Amino acid sequence: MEHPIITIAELPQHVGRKVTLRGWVYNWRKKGKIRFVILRDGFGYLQCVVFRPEVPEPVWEAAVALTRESSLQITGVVAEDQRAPGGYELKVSDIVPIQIAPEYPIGKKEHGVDFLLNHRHLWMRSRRQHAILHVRAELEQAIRDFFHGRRYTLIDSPILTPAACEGTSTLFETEYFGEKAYLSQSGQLYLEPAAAAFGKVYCFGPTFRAEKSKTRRHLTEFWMVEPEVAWLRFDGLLDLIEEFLSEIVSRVLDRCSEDLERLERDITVLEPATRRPYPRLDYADAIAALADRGHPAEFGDDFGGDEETVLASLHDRPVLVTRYPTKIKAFYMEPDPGDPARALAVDVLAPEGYGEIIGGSERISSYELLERRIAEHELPRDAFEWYLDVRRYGSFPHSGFGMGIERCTSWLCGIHHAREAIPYPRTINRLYP
RNA sequence: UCCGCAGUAGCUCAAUGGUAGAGCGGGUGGCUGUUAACCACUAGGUUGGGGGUUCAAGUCCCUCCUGCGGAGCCA
Repeated sequence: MEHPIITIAELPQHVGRKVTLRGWVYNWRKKGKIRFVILRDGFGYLQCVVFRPEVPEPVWEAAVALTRESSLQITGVVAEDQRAPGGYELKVSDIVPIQIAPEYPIGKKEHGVDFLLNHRHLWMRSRRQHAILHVRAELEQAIRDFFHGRRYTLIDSPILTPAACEGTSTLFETEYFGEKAYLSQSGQLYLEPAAAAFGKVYCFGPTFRAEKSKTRRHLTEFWMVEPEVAWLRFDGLLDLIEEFLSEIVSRVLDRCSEDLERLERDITVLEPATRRPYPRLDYADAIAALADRGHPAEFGDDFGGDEETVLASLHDRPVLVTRYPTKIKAFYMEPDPGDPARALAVDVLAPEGYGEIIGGSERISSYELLERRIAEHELPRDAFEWYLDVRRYGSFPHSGFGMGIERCTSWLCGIHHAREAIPYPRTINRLYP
């Protein structure tokens, strides 16, 4: 056959020509001697028109036999037509069914969350889920390009670890040749030594938290990107976060307009985030701002979801909340030289109630202080000797942050729940599919 | 772990303590331009499990299971 096999994305270049496409039946409609088959091939959707008087009877019968999500190869002439969704349609001349699907579980009307998550492997075929996961993929590529373009070295951190990285969260425990091992809850500690080896590094991988969280922002397995930079001080970290966020948001807005449109995402609320600077809010000022708005909080309190939403709503773009009290932050965070009760820590709160998408800090560079903090937090010293080595052999100021991919994707897509922002969500009571 | 909500047809949901229904999906038929097409007909149920109250329980009570939402924790 001389006609080419193409994807739906390539349609505009083949108007008036005969082509073959391969894909799945997204939906079909019939009206007498006309059948409309909506083809889905992963790149788009295409209305294919089968007109009984113009095709051989076996082709008509093949069209009649098609069910939703049956796989097929279909051939016809590409035509522009205002009546077709998307503006193009295929005047079908041949159909080769590959497999006729039985009754498809996911209907055209609404479904419940539990049902959809039980069918996540099929749900991702739907337009909305396809758009979300496509945005996620673009976001991840933007992140990799951001760091690679700035000569960061990718350091893959281990998943299996001997002990708690931060000692606070619950860890998934597993058996490792007779010893206990834990699934990593952060790659950061492993990146600090790498920063001494490569200067600028980042890791990007899955992270595990065994907390029994049941909120729209939590997953037990999620993806996190964590850069770590030698010689970077706190102010420089805040600049890096701004540069990073504004660039990746711009990239997604630039390349995912169709997806965001399908998700009915209001682009104008994301656009301010493409512009610097971002507002910076000192923790003490955040406390005061909350009190003014009927959310009394005392110095030393951490912020809950409601408080985060109030603080984020003060601005039109992500807000950097800085210099939290030392005692509510991780053991490795550098104290503020001007106020040792505060840590050089930053949380980035996304607008519209999407909450904390980034957490970062300058790290302690003093061997003695880090040693003391490990003791204060009652962490097993033996398990942290290698970490102390970073301060023992050529200690240096350094900073870094971590960003949760699902929370960022949720914010960009304007979706309700982080579980839609990951292909196969893992939550407290979901390990299937 | 705590608090709240829910579980009825394949799916989404109705049903004063009194004969379990609708829409979608499936099947059959009709229609030459449909846009989650429409129209007609049709099949489809141990009302999450167990126990109790009652002449009578999808409905009220107890208990267990499962799921959802929130809190804490965090990205």
